[in-house]
Amino acid sequence: MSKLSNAIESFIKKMLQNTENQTLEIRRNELADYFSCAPSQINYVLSTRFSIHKGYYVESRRGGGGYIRITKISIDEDDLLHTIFRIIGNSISQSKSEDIIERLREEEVISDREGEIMKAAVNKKNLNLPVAARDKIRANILKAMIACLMRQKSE
Amino acid sequence: MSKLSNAIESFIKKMLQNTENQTLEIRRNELADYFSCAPSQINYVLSTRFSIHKGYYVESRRGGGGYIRITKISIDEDDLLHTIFRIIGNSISQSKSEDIIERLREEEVISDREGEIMKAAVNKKNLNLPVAARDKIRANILKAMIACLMRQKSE
DNA sequence: TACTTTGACTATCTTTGACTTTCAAATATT
DNA sequence: AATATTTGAAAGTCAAAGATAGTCAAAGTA
Repeated sequence: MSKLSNAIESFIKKMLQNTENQTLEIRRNELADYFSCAPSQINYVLSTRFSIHKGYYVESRRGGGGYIRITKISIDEDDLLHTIFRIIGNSISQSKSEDIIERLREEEVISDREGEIMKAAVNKKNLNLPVAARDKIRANILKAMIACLMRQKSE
Repeated sequence: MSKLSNAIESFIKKMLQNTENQTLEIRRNELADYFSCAPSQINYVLSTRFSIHKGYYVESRRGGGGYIRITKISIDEDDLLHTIFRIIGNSISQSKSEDIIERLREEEVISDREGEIMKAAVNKKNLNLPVAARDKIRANILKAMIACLMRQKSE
């Protein structure tokens, strides 16, 4: 029975529901202790159940006072951002990126200035790499920025 | 329980806010006594929380009557952007990038949302590369975004 | 086969303490 | 009186130990 991961998943989701701002902080080792499992089990659950695609944003910090912070992003399936996120996939050219950013601007999801910042970030001049690698990294950056917009929206 | 560094950080920042000219002098040993910690803890806090990236300038003097003087740097936006540009150089870590972005936000050069977008762009999760290459590309991205802010301003 | 669990190893952040350097005031020397 | 030396009071440095979290691959399970 692979109940462990499921149990941890529900536990975290329940905790999340009891928060005001959709944000929860945990101590990895505490949680692992609570479930009597390896600490890395927590990472497994986070990466399989709380990924950005599933609508969660995870930050963390190591060392004394370290933590893992989980934020729920409200995603609605026919949301423009969500669609765009899918369209990007795992590789994208500069010009397509710019088209997407332009579109976001037209739809007034982002301001002019935000658009300029985002375009600057995906410019190929920054990414001094073979084209294939460059397009992958660009996709990551663009998706990260858009995920961030989704997060902002739900706050 | 790594509240110590955070506590010392807030304490100093609160003290700074109560000064007229953004400058504060402390006695290292006194402060260490106050927090019941090793004096070198103060140095740790200074170097991690009051770095040049975060917009602070720290001077000190040893010997009898020694002191540590902490100054919050305040310069006009144009200089700030140029200075930051220089500080970035051609390679920078994620955490230093975040410090810089945080500072831009504090100085109200960028909005909260713009800050989040910029942080998303420099996150290491996007840059699946060896550290050295990653830090170079991050520097490019960050500088490109900042250059974009300068352009915006002059328009 | 695909998903889950574990554990060894790594990376990062914090705290502490032993040792070093610098400075100003007091004291000694010329 | 002027200069040199000593002393004690700061602050600085650095490496080790402690506290977390991350990664990855091997082993287990459905």
